[in-house]
Amino acid sequence: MSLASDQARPGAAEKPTLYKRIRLDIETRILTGEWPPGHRIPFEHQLMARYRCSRMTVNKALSELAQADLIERRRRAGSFVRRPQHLSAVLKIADIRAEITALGRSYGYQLIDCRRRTATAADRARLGVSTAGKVIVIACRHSADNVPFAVEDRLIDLSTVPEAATADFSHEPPGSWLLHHVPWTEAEHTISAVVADDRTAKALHIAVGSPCLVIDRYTWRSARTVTAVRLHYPGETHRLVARFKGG
Amino acid sequence: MSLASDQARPGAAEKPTLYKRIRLDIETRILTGEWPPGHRIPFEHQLMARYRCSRMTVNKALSELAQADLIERRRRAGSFVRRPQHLSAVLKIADIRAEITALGRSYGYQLIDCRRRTATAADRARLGVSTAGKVIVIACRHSADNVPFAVEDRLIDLSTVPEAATADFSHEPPGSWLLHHVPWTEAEHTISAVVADDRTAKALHIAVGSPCLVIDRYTWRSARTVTAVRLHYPGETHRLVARFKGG
DNA sequence: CACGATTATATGTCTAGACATATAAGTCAA
DNA sequence: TTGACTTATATGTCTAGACATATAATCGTG
Repeated sequence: MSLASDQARPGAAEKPTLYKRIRLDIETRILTGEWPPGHRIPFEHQLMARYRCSRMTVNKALSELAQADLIERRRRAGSFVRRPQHLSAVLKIADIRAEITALGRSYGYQLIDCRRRTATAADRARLGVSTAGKVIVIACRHSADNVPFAVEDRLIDLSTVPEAATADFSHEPPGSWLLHHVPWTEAEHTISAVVADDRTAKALHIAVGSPCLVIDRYTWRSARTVTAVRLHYPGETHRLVARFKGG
Repeated sequence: MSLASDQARPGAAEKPTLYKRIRLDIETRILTGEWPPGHRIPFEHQLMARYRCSRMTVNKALSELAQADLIERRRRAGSFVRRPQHLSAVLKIADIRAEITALGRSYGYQLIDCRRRTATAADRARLGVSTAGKVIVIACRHSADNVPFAVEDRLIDLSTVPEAATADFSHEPPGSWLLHHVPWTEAEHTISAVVADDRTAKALHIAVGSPCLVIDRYTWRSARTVTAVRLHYPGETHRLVARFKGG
C-alpha cells in the first residue's frame, strides 16, 4: 500500500514546484492556526515579491486553496482564511446504487414505505421550510450482494420538485431518481454515530444496540430545499474512507 | 443537465467565463454517463481548437476537474474520466486544539499515557511497516470548555520522526506538535461507528454502550509512515458537518 | 449627516508563447 | 522474445504582459 513509488532515494526529497510550495506554506500556516480564520493572506503582488515569481503562479496556488475551501477570495478586498467547518469534511454527493455497482457488487433495492402527505410540523422542521406544502416520505433499503447495506429515510419537498409526484420509487431508488432529475446547487452532510433501534436493527439484520454510522444529507436547489435524507449504515462493517495528498 | 436556454434574460443568466463553460461541458458529459469511467477526454490541443482559446484556458478547466477528482491526468497519455469514488470522503487534516479554539471554546488537554517502546507486531501492522523500530505510544484526551471532546490513541514512528523522541507531550498535544514539526504528504481517514467500551466511556464521561464516532487517520511523509491515530468522539454530541456547493 | 458618484485596487480571466518532464510507443540489438 | 535505447507527445509549470470586473474607500453634493 501507501504509494509504493520508492524510486526516491532516502533523503533525496524531490523539490516541489513553486506554486505547490506556496500553497503548502499557506496551508500549513492555516492548519496550524498561525493564520486564524478571518486572517488576510498577503496580496498576490506581495507573494509575487516574496517568491519572486509571476502573478499567475501565486494565483494558481491561491485558486487551488479557494477550490479546497481553505480560503475565500474577495475582489478588491483580498483573500481570507475561512472558518473551519468543524473538522471540515467534504463528502461527494453520491448515488448508493452507482457506488455499489462500481464496487462490482450486485445492487438490491427494497421499498419499505412510500407515502404522500401534507408536511407535518416535524417535516417542516426537518426540511427547514415554514409553509406546509406536500411532501413525499420514503423508507427503503439498499443492499449489496443481498446483504443489507443501508436503510434510508427520505423526505422530498414537492413544492420544490413537483415532478417527483409522478415518479415511481418502487424499483428506482429515490436518490438515483433525484440525481438524474434535479440538479442540486448545495448540500450539507452530517455524520454521527448512534446505536441501532429496533426498526433499524431489523432492517439491517444487526443486533439492537450495535453501532450505526448515520449520514444526514440536505440538498438544496438555489434557496429551496429539495430533499432531506438520513442513512443508517451498520457501523461495524461500513467505513468511509478518504485518501488525499497534501503536497 | 439543462445548460440549454441561457439567453439574454435581463437580470439573470450571466454568461459564465470560458474556462467554466469548458469545465461544465466536460462535467456534464461525465455525470450523465456520456463519457464513462476510463474514457479519454479530448487532448488540450483539441479543446483549444474547439473552444478557440489558449492552452492555459483549457488547462485551467482540466486542472480543476482533476483537483475535484473527476478526471485523472497522465503525462503523454491524456486525461481520463475517473471511476466514481466509493462514497469518497475528504476530511481536511486538522488540529483539534485549533479546531476547538476556533469555535471560541476553551481547550483542555490531558495526557493519559505516554511511553516509548520497540514496535510490537500489532504496532507494526498498524503503522504498515515491517521492520521493528522504536515507537511512541500516546493516549490523551481533548476537552472543550472542560467537557471531554475526544480521546486519542496515537502511535508515532520514531524511525520516521526521530525528533519526536525529545518532544514533551505532557502539555502539548502530539497532533499539534506533529503539524508544526513534520510536514505530511499524504493522509488517509477512515470513519466508523462503535459503541463505547469501558475505558473510552470513562474517558469521555459517557455510558458504556453509547455510540462513538471513530476517526482513524494515517499520515505519511513521502513513503514513510509518520503516525497512526484513532480518535473516539461521543457520537451523540459530536457531528462532522460539511457544506458544499455543486453548481 | 446621509447618500450617490467616482476612483483605486485586488482579484478574475485570458493570451501566446517557453522549457521541463514523464512516458507510451517505436526501434534495434542480443 | 526480450531488454535497452530513442523519440514523440501530452501534460506540468511558468512568464510577462493584457483587459475585465467587483467593490472598498474616498469624495462631493444636497
